[in-house]
Amino acid sequence: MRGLARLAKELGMSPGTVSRALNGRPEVSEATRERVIKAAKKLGYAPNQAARALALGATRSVGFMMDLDLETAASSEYFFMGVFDGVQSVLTQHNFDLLVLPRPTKEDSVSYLQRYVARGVFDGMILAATQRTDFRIELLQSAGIPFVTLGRSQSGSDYPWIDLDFEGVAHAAVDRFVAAGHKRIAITLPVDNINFGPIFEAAYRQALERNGIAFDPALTFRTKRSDVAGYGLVDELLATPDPPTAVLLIFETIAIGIYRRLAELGRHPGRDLAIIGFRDEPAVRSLTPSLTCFSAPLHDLGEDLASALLARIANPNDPSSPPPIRKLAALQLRSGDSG
Amino acid sequence: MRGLARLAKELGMSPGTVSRALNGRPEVSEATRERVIKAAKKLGYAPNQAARALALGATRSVGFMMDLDLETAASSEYFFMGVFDGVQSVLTQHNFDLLVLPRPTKEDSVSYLQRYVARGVFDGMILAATQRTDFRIELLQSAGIPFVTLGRSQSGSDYPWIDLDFEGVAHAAVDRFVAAGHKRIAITLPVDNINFGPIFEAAYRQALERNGIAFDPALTFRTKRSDVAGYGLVDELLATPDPPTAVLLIFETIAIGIYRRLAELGRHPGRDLAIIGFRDEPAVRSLTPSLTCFSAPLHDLGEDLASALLARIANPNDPSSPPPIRKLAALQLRSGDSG
DNA sequence: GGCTTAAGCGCAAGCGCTTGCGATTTCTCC
DNA sequence: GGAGAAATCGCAAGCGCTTGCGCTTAAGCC
Repeated sequence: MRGLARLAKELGMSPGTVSRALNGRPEVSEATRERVIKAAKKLGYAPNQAARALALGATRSVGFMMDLDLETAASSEYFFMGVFDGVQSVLTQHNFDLLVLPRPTKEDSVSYLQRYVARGVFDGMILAATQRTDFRIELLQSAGIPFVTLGRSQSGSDYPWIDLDFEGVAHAAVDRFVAAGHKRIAITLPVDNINFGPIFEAAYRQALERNGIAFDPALTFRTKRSDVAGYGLVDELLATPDPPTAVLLIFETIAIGIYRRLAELGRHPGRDLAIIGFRDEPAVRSLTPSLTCFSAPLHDLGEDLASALLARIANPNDPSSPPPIRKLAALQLRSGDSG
Repeated sequence: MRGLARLAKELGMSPGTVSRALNGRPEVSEATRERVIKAAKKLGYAPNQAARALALGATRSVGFMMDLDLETAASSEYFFMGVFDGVQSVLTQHNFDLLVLPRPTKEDSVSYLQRYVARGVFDGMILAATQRTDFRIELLQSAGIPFVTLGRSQSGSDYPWIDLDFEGVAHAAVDRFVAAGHKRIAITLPVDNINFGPIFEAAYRQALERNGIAFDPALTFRTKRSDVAGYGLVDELLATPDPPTAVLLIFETIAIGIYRRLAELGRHPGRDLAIIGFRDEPAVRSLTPSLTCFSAPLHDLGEDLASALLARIANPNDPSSPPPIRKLAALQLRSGDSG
């Protein structure tokens, strides 16, 4: 005999009472509750997760699906660890656990998620790196699993999401370039189907227009998230008929390669080419001249995701419940010397 | 009614038979098995994880605890995703799942792990980023949970581990430096308690000795895993009374900063300072001149970890079972122009 | 002091699955 | 064709927990 039964025997009471005491239910006296908690701590008792989940009909844990593609990885470890931290801080307050799902590169994203969904492993899911059309969203919606996405998508409808304020960044960056006198402003975009590509592009175009600058398709470049990409980009930029004098980067990482190539060419970031990067990663914090970029509130982002998800779990699909949260997390400009 | 019972009713048989058919047990005829599997697929049935775990007394899932510290992070997203991939490929063959545990920075490493252990969430654990003394190991041993570590430790005893061959790397690097005529060979080491610091250092000293070079404590430097660290390191190197002509890096990332600072000083990697980095990350693949470094077999590493763990789960603590696996994964030298 | 009322606790069902055991059916063999 | 063996399958217990229900006891009131 072990688990609850053993603890109960040890204490000379019934398993039911012990359970109630441990779960903070009002039917037990404070005296017994204290006794039980003390004994539980002494014996190192923790309720069996499987049994609890079965009885409860809920696992009190949520999954975070990263779905990273290393080739075109749109984020970084640093980014996710920051977000995880925020998520956890809210979840633990509510006695929820966070488990991360690393999709194998060989397996389809949807079928991978499906496995966990069908077996009821999680009470809710957080989806990261949402694609422009993302079937995971439809899967979760049809399965009726509460979820939140980190990033928008065109799939599904009326679901809660939180995303970085790409629009705000594009506008602020373009405005800054224009204020500095730039007219030929290039942009780099992701190569894959990640959701924010078109969003960032549209905002960039709109910002140009607002500043009375004609959009030039020749100034749009697509790159992977790597410094190599930045290295090659410089030559592409310079090969443009009327080369840009400023460039807005969707991935800050490419700045490293850009700096290196510029140095080889005897040119200087900020002087010969104005550069603003998206997101402030440690990898670029030490560039000289310092990179102008936007820093994202990672921890807050995580907290918001968790809160939104818990709200969803608390009353799923309740028509009278508040509408799903949709939020753009504002980024903070870190003014540097690069642009 | 749902789940197994519903499926059984639909098929006109008992839940027991359906379960047996789905689990590949020999007591059912092939004909019924086919019928059942087809119906299950059609209805999208998957056994409830909690119920299954409770009945089985096993969860058929393993946890991977990263325990990253962003400040001194000893690894990268790239590293882990590669390892995860290898782990998954073996686990899925055996119908095991992989869940990743991101420890919150605010929570103690041991108590975090304890939560999952006591509740029986996993059948086994993989511990990454082992510290020189790592209480997680003792926790798992006293709890009797099968586990493998990615990295050695001085804690615990007689447990299975797999680690990168730091010794081999240090020897190969030093030999290469010596062959190129270097006598003043510096080394960088991690600042924290991560297990491989002393290992790498000892191997470096031994390699020096083997080559008849006296160890000079002034040539040992401790750095974080960041390019900033590398930037600052250059000045430290040059400030040494008798400056080193070669340096072996425990973290390849610092090479980026080194290159930058050297460039500022009008010096060139490979010519004015020979550099060999540990591990071949995408971040350094494009450095010019190319960085000489060692590439780790990430996928194989993951596969080995999973295999070792599964063996451990299959017969835990069986005295007649084979001794725990201990393996050094060999790295491959990628000869570059930096040293 | 006898009554009502509430507080505190035990009993037992049930969450969805697996599996030993026994019942039934189908083969096998002489 | 009948007995024994083998192949299939249903029954029901049980995995460890939660919780509705009812019982006991203490508290409150006139």
